[in-house]
Amino acid sequence: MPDNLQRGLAVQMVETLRERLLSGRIASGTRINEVELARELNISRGPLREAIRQLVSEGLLVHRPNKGAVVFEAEPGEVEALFELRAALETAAARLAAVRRDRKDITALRRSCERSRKHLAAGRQFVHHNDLDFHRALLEAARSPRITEQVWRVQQQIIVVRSRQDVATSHSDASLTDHEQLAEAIAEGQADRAAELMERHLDRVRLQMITSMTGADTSQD
Amino acid sequence: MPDNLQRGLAVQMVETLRERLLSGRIASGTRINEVELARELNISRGPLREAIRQLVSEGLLVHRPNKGAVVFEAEPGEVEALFELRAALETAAARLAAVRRDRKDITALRRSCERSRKHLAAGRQFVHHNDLDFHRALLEAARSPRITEQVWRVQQQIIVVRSRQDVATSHSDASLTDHEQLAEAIAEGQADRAAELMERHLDRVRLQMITSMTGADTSQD
DNA sequence: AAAGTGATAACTGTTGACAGTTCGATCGAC
DNA sequence: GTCGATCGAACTGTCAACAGTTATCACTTT
Repeated sequence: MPDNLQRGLAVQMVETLRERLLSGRIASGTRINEVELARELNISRGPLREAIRQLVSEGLLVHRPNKGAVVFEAEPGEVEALFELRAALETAAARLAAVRRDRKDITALRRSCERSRKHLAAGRQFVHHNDLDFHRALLEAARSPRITEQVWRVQQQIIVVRSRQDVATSHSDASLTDHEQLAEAIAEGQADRAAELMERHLDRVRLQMITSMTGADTSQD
Repeated sequence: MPDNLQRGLAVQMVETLRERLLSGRIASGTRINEVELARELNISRGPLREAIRQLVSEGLLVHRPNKGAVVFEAEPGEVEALFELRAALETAAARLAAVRRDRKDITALRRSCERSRKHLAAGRQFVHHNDLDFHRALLEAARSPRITEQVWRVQQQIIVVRSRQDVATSHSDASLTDHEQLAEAIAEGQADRAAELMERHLDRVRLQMITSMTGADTSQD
């Protein structure tokens, strides 16, 4: 049964594991068993170990010598540090976006906000997916692949940690307002204002996440 | 010859290869031969492949499917993008440093500048090592391990690319002046000014590197 | 009964061999 | 002489077995 898509197995496994990590199917703090996982994926341990090594380097897993890899987990202090990094990257991205955006970027940003607004009006929650969409559009407008790549890495780590919590409480309407203001600031080319809005936005999201972690900790087994 | 230090071989090899990459002993653009390198290092290909996978993830190597890994190399446009990322990180670090620094950080920053000034006065070049020292002290003052880690990664990539060029032309006295101004701004707690100085400093270094790349390209053939 | 100790099992770390692919070289045809 | 095809060598991708280490559990001893 050669379902091999010309790509190497290790690369394939990176994507497979990444999906499982981000979807929460493999929860934060879980220990990775190489033989078991290799069996389940119908591959040998070689490529799997390479995939694990890459995900460790990306920060989604952490490596304990002679004890294997465990899924990244963070205490509130770590999350603070993570958001500090994310703020450094995304405020710069907001500045760049305000300078480099073209008409298509602006419409994309506004469209993202509209979609979220409709979701909200329809009584549905403002979900994580909406948030990611907006930030993706913003990074697209910033035209800085390197910054985009790093932001995506940090977001991945945050998603993995967040997967422990109740997704329903992870976002509020205020985030959407932040997005809308950001979109307008970028549309008008106000770089400094965009950066400031982004910083405040991330501050809000950070606080929300921290309180969610300390308040309703679902991490007991 | 039991050179085994309890650490895993893959981790050891990551450090060994990193040192060779940063020192320029393995030049930018070089293709990595797994069997040959494994032989030279007296290990098997397994751990070596894991080490390579990690260095690829760190950006020091790039992976070509079925063709192995080659040492990261960048054209001027790529370097621009790299400095964009570095600026995003280090301007934020400068801001944080201006806020969080204590007395020890300030003296460390000033000491670094003094050492460089003396090197310069002694007729010696302002070398890369001096530059790294200052930025390390600044990142230490910023107290943000995550940002520090990412800055270090970008710097590594830049160092690898820069290793092609003549090291003598890689820095000027202007950089030292920038450092001194930065140190004072941080000492006085002027976050915005520190960020602006850092941005201009990196702009200068970037330009210097770009011209050095386009002008005196040592990559014959 | 509790604590220490040793054996056993499970898992990570490592190795050497095998399969598939790509690049180069050599030989042949035009 | 040059272009093209086919053969071969070299290298990456993959796998299964081996070695070393850690953790667990039963057993002994006080």
